[in-house]
Amino acid sequence: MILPLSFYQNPQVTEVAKMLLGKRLVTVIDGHRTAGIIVETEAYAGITDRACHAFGGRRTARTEIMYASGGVSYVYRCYGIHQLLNVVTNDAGVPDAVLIRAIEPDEGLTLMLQRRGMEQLLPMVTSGPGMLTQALGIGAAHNGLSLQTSAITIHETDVCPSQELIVATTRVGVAAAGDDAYLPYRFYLANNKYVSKRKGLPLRTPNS
DNA sequence: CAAACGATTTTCT
DNA sequence: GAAAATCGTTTGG
Repeated sequence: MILPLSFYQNPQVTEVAKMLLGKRLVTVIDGHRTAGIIVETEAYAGITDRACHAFGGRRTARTEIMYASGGVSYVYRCYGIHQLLNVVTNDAGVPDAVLIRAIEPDEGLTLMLQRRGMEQLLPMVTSGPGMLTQALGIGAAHNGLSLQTSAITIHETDVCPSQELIVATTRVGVAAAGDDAYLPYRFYLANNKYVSKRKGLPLRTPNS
């Protein structure tokens, strides 16, 4: 069952980021279906979050889609090479989004390996935000699409990961965001092989 | 119009 | 572990 709009329109972007763990991300491209279970996400909290593209209310051609009502995709190119997939959340006018950082593949393995140029199944097939979009065939053409009716859809699953299994830590590659780089806005499933290896800044403890 | 810069991955040492 | 690859977006002149 496809997740309803109400799932995405939650005003708490960190809650959506956590709830996306364990959900099923599916793409159907040129009639070919590939899918995986989301195991790692990061929340980007709108205009008050220095690490967010829409920080300070910035509105450009690229970030415009972040201001849409929750439930659409935000795909952008990073480092000139990689496509990164985000899920836009919250109400129209509030530019919150969740970056999908890793999935555990569960359908269309052969095609995913082929797209990645790999011979055998290793976690490297989808254990990073740029890797999973390549494996799923997601590109610039998939920006701003509905996550309920387009080539990209996200589905409910039978299992809901227990809270104890969810690890919260700092986001990757956002050191320039000052204090906001220390926010525990990265979430992943403990002990999952497909979680990306990179690390953010050290997590600040209450007394540090 | 020119220049710097990434929410990364891969390759090489 | 370090550095290169690579280009659209953003920002400044």
